[in-house]
Amino acid sequence: MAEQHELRDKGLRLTPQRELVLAAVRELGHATPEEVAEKVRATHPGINLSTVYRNLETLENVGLVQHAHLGHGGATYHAAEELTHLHLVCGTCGSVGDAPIDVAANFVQNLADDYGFKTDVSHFAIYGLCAACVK
Amino acid sequence: MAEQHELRDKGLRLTPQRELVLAAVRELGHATPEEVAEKVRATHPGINLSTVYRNLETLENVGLVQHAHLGHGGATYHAAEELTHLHLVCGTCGSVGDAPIDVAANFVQNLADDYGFKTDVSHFAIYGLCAACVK
DNA sequence: AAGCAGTTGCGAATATTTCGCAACTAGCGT
DNA sequence: ACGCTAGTTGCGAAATATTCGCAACTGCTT
Ligand SMILES: [Mn+2]
Ligand SMILES: [Mn+2]
Ligand SMILES: [Zn+2]
Ligand SMILES: [Zn+2]
Repeated sequence: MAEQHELRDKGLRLTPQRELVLAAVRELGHATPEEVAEKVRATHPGINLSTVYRNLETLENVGLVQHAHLGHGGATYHAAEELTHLHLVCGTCGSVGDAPIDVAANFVQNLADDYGFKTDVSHFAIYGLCAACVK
Repeated sequence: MAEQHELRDKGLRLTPQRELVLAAVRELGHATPEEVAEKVRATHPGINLSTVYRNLETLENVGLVQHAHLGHGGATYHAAEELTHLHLVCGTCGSVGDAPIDVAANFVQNLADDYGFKTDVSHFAIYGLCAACVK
């Protein structure tokens, strides 16, 4: 008597909207609330944008999704189980590249040692110039 | 015949508003457009917020100021000549700590070597848990 | 002194996220 | 199965943050 549904297990009511928002986040990789809404509308045309915002927040509170900041604008959401990676955003062409968190291991260690700071390197993007734009 | 004024040297007109916006950014360390406006209003009460936005953009274009993203909200501006540092923002208590860019030297090198990515580590904040909140 | 392009103030337009509230409904108890 | 209640939704409005259009103004060049 437990694994009825992952949402119920987190103490949440199982509504079609909530289920679809979670599914959309998982399918999209990372997406803005607007993009999630658009995806959900494929199967549930009537969903309201505020419902998407509220569910993203709720899902984040129970640890099923997380948000990150990839650009100058709003946040994007991704499934929590997705293995995290760095986002390298180029200030010139706007491209967003990925890199495994390992490349930051040393950096993270430095911050822990010197400042007692426990870093989540993937919450904010890493900004700079991509290889193409450096030239 | 050159050093009339640093703004003129950049090809910009010297207006009281522009001069005051630049001065405010320099005095404030890092500040949001709203904070810059408030500071400027001490000497020039009538300045409009859009004038502040426009001047920050203009000043950034000529390299006198830069912006960074320290939190979930909007950007903050700082003088370009200010030696850059990392911003360690705590997701729990919201504190913003500073750290010299050196701690990221190795990380920056890794990204350059592995991805040809030229990193500006201080454009986005580094997110995590501060020493106090780790406990 | 005169002219013009750059700049400002102001109000409106966008864009994004949050809120209040009445209608609705998932899940519990009976 | 049926109903109750608290959680959830849709909707419109409000709150934020940033950008824009435009007419009036002004710094700078000639
Ligand atoms: Mn930026
Ligand atoms: Mn965040
Ligand atoms: Zn690029
Ligand atoms: Zn903290």
